[in-house]
Amino acid sequence: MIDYSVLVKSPLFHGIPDEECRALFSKIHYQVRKFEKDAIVVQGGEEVTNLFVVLSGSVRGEMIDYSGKTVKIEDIEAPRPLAAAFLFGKENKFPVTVTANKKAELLAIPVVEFLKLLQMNTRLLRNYLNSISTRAQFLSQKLHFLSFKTIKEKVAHFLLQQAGDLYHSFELKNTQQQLAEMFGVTRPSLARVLGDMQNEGLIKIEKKTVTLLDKEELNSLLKNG
Amino acid sequence: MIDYSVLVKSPLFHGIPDEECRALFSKIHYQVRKFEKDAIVVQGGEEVTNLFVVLSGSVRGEMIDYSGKTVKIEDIEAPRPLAAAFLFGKENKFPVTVTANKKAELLAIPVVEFLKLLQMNTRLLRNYLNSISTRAQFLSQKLHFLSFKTIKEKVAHFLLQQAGDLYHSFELKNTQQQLAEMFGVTRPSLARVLGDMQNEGLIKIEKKTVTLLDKEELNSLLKNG
DNA sequence: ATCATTTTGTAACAATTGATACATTTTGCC
DNA sequence: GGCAAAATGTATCAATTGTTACAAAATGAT
Repeated sequence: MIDYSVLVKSPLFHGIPDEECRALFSKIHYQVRKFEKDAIVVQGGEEVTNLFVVLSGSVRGEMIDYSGKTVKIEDIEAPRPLAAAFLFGKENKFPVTVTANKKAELLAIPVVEFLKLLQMNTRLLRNYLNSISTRAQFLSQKLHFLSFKTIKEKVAHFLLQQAGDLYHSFELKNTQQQLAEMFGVTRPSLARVLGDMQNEGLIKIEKKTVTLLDKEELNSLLKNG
Repeated sequence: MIDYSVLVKSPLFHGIPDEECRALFSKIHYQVRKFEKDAIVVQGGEEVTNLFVVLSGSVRGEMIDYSGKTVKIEDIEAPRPLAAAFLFGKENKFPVTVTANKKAELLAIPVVEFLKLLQMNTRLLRNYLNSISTRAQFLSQKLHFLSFKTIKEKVAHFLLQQAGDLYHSFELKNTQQQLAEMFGVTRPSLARVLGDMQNEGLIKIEKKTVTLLDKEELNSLLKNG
């Protein structure tokens, strides 16, 4: 039995009334699978044939490295979906092995049935499309950012983005330490680059206020990479 | 008028018979917009309210930088869709300004109408989901790869992936120059790292055959990053 | 205001990678 | 086999970044 009041809190079924959910699920095949603590939910590398949603308890994804040892873990609590981004596409295999942290219930909807759901309910379709699109956009932005090789390029891009087209100064909302982590560099290295850019007359930093003195030049740092 | 024989060659409508396409489009609102050479199809930053498919001619996407100059361009020929990945999600704005290279015809389907299409035709839904999922997976893999900072880590990851879980040796299908470009490093730097790894007894390279001598150690290079 | 804590600026040195150059090996073709 | 072109191994030096350390400045709580 599905507790629909839990389900609608998941990003997928958000905004769909309990009753509507009930009606939807009455029209498709699905399973509610129960797992004991430490039971394996899915093996990494297995083909993704079902959409899983954690209904109760929690599960963890474990990366298995090439030599067979488990490494990183990520916890997934109810009512989050599992590997929703890997339901479709070319490589629709689970990237990780998923294990139950404690007693857990998972909703398993076969891909074909999920497709039916998507075609029956516009809100669900929108939710799903939004979630994987947002993910793709996030990845795309991150990738674009990582394409800048030097710290100077990363900083220039960040500053221009923060300022936007209209403004020339703005308030920093993060410490250098946090920025350095975002950029994947060390804090002294970031400070050095910021210092250099000040000496070169590109920017001015007073407390938390950054002023871009030469947007033109900052831009050319990006293009000539 | 839409030439359906062109349309079904696009990844989105692939596998849907002409007749079925015709029937689908008879049920929704859409426009076929004509553009003269150098006419602006969409402004960068504009909200994406339509799915565009190039029916004839070709268009180009132009990045506009922070100071207002155009930079990179990418050509899109018929029958490719335009910014299909930005139809949904949080930031559904065109990342680029799109201009017609020559006389061009574009099919414009409002988002709401496209949703109807997706709900009417399972094949189309599958096509669309597959295309954005594949894209997301591609980005995800690329991102994971870029998360390795040193050349050594990148090489270790590449070698372990190529060999797979079972094998310990394989044939290189690329030249060092090509690999170096994949990794975003210079060729001598890559050669140096490969040489070091041989000296350390991690791998052995004979002509195009690579043998992994110490998978365990190669793995630990990745985890201790 | 004062003091402890956090944040920032900066320096010296090590490690990594890029740039360039050249010798050597391999490959493909005759 | 012989030869030209491509690919590879290697060396040197410059540029960038990481590492570590420490002092100065800013922040926040009392």
